Amino acid sequence: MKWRPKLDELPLANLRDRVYALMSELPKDKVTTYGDLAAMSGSPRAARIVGGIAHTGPENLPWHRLVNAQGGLAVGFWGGQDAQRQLLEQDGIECDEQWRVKDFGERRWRPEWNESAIRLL
DNA sequence: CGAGTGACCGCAA
DNA sequence: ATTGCGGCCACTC
Repeated sequence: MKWRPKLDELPLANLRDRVYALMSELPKDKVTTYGDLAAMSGSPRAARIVGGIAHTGPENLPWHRLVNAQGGLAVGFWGGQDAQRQLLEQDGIECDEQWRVKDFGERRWRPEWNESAIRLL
């Protein structure tokens, strides 16, 4: 079994609403990954969906603090990585020359680090 | 209602 | 270590 089945015991609401709620709870000095958001939302393999949802979602959410599993900035949107890097710097988050968030391990936001996020689930 | 899409992740070579 | 490719899941058209 390569891909584990989804946890259908979880009270799954609209993944979209969960992602938005989680993003609104995301501290501005932290970043998170698509995969983590998907896992927090109860669908560990829905990382791509999170991206699509964020793309079509409201613009007041901090999309720039979403990065891939390697801590790297996504490519090909908002006018490019430069724009995202500047947005991150506005929040006090720096990136290296490989377009990866510095101290990604420290800045990475996890559900068990934030009780309000767990309450959302 | 059905098919296509996506800002990705993980494993295999 | 790097590259390539298959696959998941909800949303949009």
